[in-house]
Amino acid sequence: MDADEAVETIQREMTAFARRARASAGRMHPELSLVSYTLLGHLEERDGCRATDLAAHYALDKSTVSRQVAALERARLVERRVDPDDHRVQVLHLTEAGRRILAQVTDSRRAAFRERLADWPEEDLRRFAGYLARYNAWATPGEEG
Amino acid sequence: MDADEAVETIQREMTAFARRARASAGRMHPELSLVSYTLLGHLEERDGCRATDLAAHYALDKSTVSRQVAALERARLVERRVDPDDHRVQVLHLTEAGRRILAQVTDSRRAAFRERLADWPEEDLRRFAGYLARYNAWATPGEEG
DNA sequence: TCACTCAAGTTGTACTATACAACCAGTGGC
DNA sequence: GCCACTGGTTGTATAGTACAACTTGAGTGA
Repeated sequence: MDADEAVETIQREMTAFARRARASAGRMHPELSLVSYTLLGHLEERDGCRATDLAAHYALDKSTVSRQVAALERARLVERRVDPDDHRVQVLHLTEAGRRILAQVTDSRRAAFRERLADWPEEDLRRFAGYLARYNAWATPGEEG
Repeated sequence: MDADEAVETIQREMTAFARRARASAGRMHPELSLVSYTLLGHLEERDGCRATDLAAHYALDKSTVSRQVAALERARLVERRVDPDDHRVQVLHLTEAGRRILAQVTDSRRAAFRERLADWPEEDLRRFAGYLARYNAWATPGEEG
């Protein structure tokens, strides 16, 4: 396999993966779509943020985020706190239930990945992880690939 | 980075990639969605096949494929030929226009990937390609990750 | 101060991708 | 010839998304 073939393969396999990931994530965790999971994860990581920040970070329309957040709030997984300094702003926070579900889905996803990667030598795992991180890091904030 | 951390990273990065891929593919090629692109590519590779084969191969419902194919036919990118040996079957083939569009999108995607991977050493490209193929190959037909 | 502009978010509308179920139409065994 | 099976279409419903119009609050300049 030369470099061009390798690029072809990377393109094809990344595409194949992307095509399937969303649906399979939904099947694995009916209670939390891939998007919801991502948003909840962001909230956990940042310990709360604004809807606008989510929209910017994930290149989603603010209306999309608004509806996602509304659904998450209905499900009692996030709560909104109006920013006292700027009444336009709602700072989003995970609820206890949100934190719990997030942890649970994360565990289950981790287990699935672990199973899938069970027979990989550690050296390969490390390299694969490094390649993926490097690949994804290419996108400059706000635009994606 | 130990093996567990590597699995974590793989999970996180694959998830991040999946979340973004569809939208960005759509932005790059408004004329051909990721699914349409994939189906057209399969048709080219196999030199024609049945809708049922596409559904099985990509873990899509037959109704989904049926509608996708209908759209591609309306756009004159594929044509159906009734199998003379089994009149239930329609063998799908790329049209000239389909072949042209597919080549064009493939080129443009390849260019994007190439740019993104431009400064990678060939050895890394080969390994990354191999890892991805191996990762995706894990899924047994019908179920995914 | 008041009007204007900008930012955050919501809502109306539309579209795509998808699944599931019900169906129709050939095929093939018996 | 009947029946089960297979390939495919259509009806219906849902999720996720974008864009445009709107509401409300904040800041700014004359």
